[in-house]
Amino acid sequence: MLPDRPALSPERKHLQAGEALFRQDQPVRAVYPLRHGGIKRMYESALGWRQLTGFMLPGDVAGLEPNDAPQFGTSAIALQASECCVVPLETAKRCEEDPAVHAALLALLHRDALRQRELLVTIGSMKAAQRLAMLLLDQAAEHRRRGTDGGEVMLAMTRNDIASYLGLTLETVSRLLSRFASVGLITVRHRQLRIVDEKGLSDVHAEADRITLRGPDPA
Amino acid sequence: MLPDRPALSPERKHLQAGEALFRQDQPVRAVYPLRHGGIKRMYESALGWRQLTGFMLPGDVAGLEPNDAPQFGTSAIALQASECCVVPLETAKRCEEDPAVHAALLALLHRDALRQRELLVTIGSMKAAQRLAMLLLDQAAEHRRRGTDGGEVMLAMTRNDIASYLGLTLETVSRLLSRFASVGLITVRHRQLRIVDEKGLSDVHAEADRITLRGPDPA
DNA sequence: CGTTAACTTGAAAGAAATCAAATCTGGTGG
DNA sequence: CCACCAGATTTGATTTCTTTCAAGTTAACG
Repeated sequence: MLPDRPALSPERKHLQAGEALFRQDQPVRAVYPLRHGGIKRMYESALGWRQLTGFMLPGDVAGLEPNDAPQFGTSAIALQASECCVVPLETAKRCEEDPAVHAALLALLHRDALRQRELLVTIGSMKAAQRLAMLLLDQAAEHRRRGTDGGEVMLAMTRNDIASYLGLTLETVSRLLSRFASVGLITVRHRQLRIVDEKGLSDVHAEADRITLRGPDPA
Repeated sequence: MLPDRPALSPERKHLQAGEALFRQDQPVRAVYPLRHGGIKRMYESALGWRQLTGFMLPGDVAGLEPNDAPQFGTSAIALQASECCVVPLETAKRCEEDPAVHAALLALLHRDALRQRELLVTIGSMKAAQRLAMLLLDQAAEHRRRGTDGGEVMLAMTRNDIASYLGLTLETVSRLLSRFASVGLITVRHRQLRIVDEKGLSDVHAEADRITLRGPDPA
C-alpha cells in the first residue's frame, strides 16, 4: 500500500560545482549528510563582506545549526560535483529521540563550535604561514580520520577559497604553498597536494617566523 | 523549617577586576546573569594563543553554552568589580520548562552565534580602522539597548583587550583612537569615550580607506 | 607620594596587499 | 582530435598597512 516512499533509500540531492545546497537566512527545513564531494560554508555580513567558515567532507552533516536555529547561519556551496542525503527536519527530530543519535549530533555541534573558536584565534593572531599550516594539518587530519588516501590530498577548493577562509589574499596563499614546497614541507601541483613533512608543518604552525614569504637572505 | 535557602534572593557572586568567574574547560555547573560590572570572554588555544571573543554587560548571561556543552568554551574574566547571580544548572533547566524562558535563552544563543560570525568576518577581511569602528558602534548600540547613558561610554576594557578582540596590537588601537578623535568622530580620554559622529563611524566601518593611520598627505 | 600598569607617540622594519604579467588547465566547439 | 578560451594559478615589483621597538606621559592604587 505504501506509495513510492523510499523507506531505506531516503531522498538524495545532487549538486554541481558552485551550486548552493542552501543559502544563509533560509529557513531550516532539513539537514544534509554529505555522501560524496565537498562543500564550503560561507558567511556574508549585512554589508556584503564574505568569509568562508569551513569546508565539509563526506560524513559531515551540512545544515546542522546550533540550538535549533530557525534559519541557516551560512550558505553551503558545492566545491565539486557532490551528493548528499536530505533528511527533513521532522525526521531528524525523530531520530534524535535515540539518545545515541542525539549525543552524536551534539558532539558534531560541539566540535564545530570548537573549530570556529580555533579559526578565530588563528585569523586573529597568527601570521600567514602559520594559518596555512594550520589548514593543511587540519585537512590532513580530517582525511586521515576518514581513512581517505594516505598523504595525497586532492584539494577541492580554489586558492581564493583558502584565502577567504584564512583571511588572506589568493596571491599570498599561492606564494606560501610554493614556499612550503620549496623547503620540502609539501609537494603541490595545483589541487594535488601531499604533505611530506608533517612534523615540520606543525613547527611552522607553532613557532612564528620559521617560514616567511621571502626566502633566506643570501647576503 | 526551610534552612537558610534564599528563595527569592538567589546566590550572588562578587568579582574583583581580573578575577575569573569561570575558566575554559571547567564543567558547566551554573549560569551567571551579570548584574553589575563587565566581563570579557577569552579563548585560549591548545598552543597558548589567546583571543578575546566578546564583552558582556549587565543583563547578559555568562556561562550560557550552545547545545548544552558540558564544559565552558571560554573563560570569563571580570574587567572591573562585578556582581552576578549564580543559577545552578538544575535550576536553569527547570526554568527552561517555561516556553518563554526557553525562547529567550535560545534568542541569546542565536545572537551570540551571529556575533561570532560577524567578528570572524571583521577580523578576517577588514582593515584596522574598520574593525575598531565596528567595535565602537557595537558598544554604543549595546549601551543604548540598555538605556545606559547617552553617548558617553565608560570603556571597561584596556587597549590591550580591544586589540586582542580585534586581532590588532595595542599601539594600533591607541593610534586609531587618537586618529578618530582628531577627525572629530569621537572624543576619548583614556577609558572615557564619547561618540560624536556615529554616521561618520558607520562610513568608516563600511568604506575602506576613509581613515588610515597616517593623516592626510600635506603634499 | 611613589610605584606600577596603562596609555600615547614616534621611527623603523616587516608582512601582506595590490598591481601587473605570464602560464597553466580543463572543457568546448569546430 | 585539436585549437581556443575563461578561469585558476604562479610569480615579480611595488605600495601600504601594521607591527615592532623605544621612549615618554599619564593615571590608578596602596
